[in-house]
Amino acid sequence: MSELEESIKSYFGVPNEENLATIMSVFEFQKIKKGAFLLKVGEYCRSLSFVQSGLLRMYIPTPDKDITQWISTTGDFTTDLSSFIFETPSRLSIQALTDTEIFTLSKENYNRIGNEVSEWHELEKFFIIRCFVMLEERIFSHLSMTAEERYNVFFEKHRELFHQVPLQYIASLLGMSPETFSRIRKNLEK
Amino acid sequence: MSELEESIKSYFGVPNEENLATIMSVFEFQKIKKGAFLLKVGEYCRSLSFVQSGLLRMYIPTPDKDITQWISTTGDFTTDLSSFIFETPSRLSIQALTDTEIFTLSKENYNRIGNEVSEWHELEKFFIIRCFVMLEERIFSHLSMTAEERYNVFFEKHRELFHQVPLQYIASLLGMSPETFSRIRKNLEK
DNA sequence: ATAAATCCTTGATTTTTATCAAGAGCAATA
DNA sequence: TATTGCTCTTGATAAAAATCAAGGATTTAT
Repeated sequence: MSELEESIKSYFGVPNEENLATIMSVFEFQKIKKGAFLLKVGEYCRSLSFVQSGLLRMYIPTPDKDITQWISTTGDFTTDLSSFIFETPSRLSIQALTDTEIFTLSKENYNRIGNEVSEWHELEKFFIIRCFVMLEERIFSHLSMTAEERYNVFFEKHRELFHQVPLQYIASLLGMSPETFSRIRKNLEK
Repeated sequence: MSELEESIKSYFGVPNEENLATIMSVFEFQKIKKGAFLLKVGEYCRSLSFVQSGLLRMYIPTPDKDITQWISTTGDFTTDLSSFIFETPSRLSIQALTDTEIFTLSKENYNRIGNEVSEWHELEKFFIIRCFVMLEERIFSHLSMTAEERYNVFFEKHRELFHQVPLQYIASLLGMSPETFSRIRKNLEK
């Protein structure tokens, strides 16, 4: 079974075989070169992508610096949800940190799934609720933890990332400067 | 038309009259005294509530202090979504800051709506996506703004709250100490 | 009405984190 | 191979925010 199929089942629950086949059939395979953009700020995000392999960084450019919102890795879905669903200009860019393989679902095909697969909205709802809960936890980490504590929590969950992406991006998504990040690492290695 | 009915329409879109009637009929009116709990940490959250009037504070108790996650006011829905949906112990408490009137939807009735109202899951999905996007913005505020900037953004959106709830709770939900909050206010009044 | 709580403010101090600046290590490139 | 970018580290300093402590104001309870 493909990685994508596995992930659909594990994220969305197991629809019946026929529906799963329908869902699978509308994803399109695509390769993105390192440094290329899947989405740029201001564009309309017309697709939702599943990462088959590689790494994608979502970030929001601001006047003084880029804010890394998240880094998507193998097995993740990525999109600007707001732009994709409500068809508004995207507030973020998505760029490949390495050569990346994705399965892409266009807005048209996404809508088709909604019409053709009766459980879809419900499955999707559960999926989004899980994402929502993760964001709640992330906010909690900013309300109650120091930079070092956020570092530790993130490190426990995402060790792999630490030797795959520039650490400055992880610092940014944790809400601290690269220098602070570096010093925390130095401290912990003792 | 009732406040609840208005809000259902504006948050969830307009289902047909019959469905709207079905939805409305399963909410139960309830009064909560100031200081009383709608939900306590560790309990299973069995309901989703609409605030008809009054104020509810959601917070997470930690060893050294309570972290206010959000304050719900007239027209808001409130619940521990994770606990309600996945039937896990709640990680937060919900307490009334004033005498409060709510319309409550039990998990059973919530499920009934899902079965009886065909568009329900889709409407709900849109609703949750909007909540998700709000959390994304809140995270962004912690990644890129100072305490004072977060204060200003929040103040613009939620002026009413500033003369209705203890300011320390607002400080907490913005991720700063009450003293910092107080000093920011002093600074701004000049 | 008085006492007790709660809440906000303010000052002094400490801690945390950001900023600035420089340099080292490494990889890509010409 | 030399050069150019990156990336990370480190130190020095500055700024932001937390903590500690006290006092005043207001609300709530007795």
